[in-house]
Amino acid sequence: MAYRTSVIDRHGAHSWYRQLADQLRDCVEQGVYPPGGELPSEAELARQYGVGRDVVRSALALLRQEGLITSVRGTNAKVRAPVARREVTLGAGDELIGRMPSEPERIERLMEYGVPLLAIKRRSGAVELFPGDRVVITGPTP
Amino acid sequence: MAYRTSVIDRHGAHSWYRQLADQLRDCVEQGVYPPGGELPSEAELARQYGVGRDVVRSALALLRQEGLITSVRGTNAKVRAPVARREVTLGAGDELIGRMPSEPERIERLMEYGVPLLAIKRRSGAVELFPGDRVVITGPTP
DNA sequence: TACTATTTGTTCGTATGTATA
DNA sequence: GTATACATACGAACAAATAGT
Repeated sequence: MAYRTSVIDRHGAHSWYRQLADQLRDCVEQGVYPPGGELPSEAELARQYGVGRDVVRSALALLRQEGLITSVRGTNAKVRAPVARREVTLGAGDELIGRMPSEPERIERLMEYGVPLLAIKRRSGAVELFPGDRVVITGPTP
Repeated sequence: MAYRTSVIDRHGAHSWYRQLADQLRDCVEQGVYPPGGELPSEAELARQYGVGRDVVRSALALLRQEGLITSVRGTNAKVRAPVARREVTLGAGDELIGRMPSEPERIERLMEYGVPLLAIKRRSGAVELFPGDRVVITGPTP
């Protein structure tokens, strides 16, 4: 594979790691790295784009936050494949807000990075929490 | 103020920055750092807990992801104060999912770090996007 | 099984840029 | 103008998990 000379604007208004994240996001969206597929290693990306490992790691961290990729120590980062979703109905008077889980919450629920938590407060007062990528909230069926 | 000798378990199963994040999260939740209030500087936290600045920065990054704090260059990190919310009603047949915004989306909508995006697909097909911390989604009023 | 190479995770040090006080 | 503080970027080293031999 031909070396990418460098698509990073060294004196642009944006930081290198954000530019790199944009590039990689485009690659994912355009199928260069398909769902479930691997990205190159951090060292390889650093070589390809002519940046340090910190820049690569910061870019990958951003994409992890966005829920676009996952990383496991010892393995290349992977593009997250779509997950199975279940339906949850929001009834009359129920309320919902979205927020990021705290680390203890995330770990307890086996949630991946970059997945928001949807908190539904039922009219009864009961609170239910759902990973935002595993459910589709629906209004009552007509 | 008395120096905290060190509450970090140097040989524990968890990384230092995660332990520190847990400590700081507790401080916020228990009002040591109240909403709108400032945290100590990175350097001060590094001194207090006897760790390097990267450990402090990683911990703060985690809390930023959770939407618990905000940082502005040149100022200490602050505990995020509750924001004004508006109500949005989810009608019959409408669908909602939550995800993190990509960086372009986040910037375009002037969203802070750590705030999920709620995407509502109306039965008509129209799609509306809301910052998760600015809206309360409600079911139809009974 | 055991060993090795690869890869990501964590931590520290250092330096520069830039915004705020 | 100076000092403080956060953002970004480089390099280095080691730890820990994985994959392949």
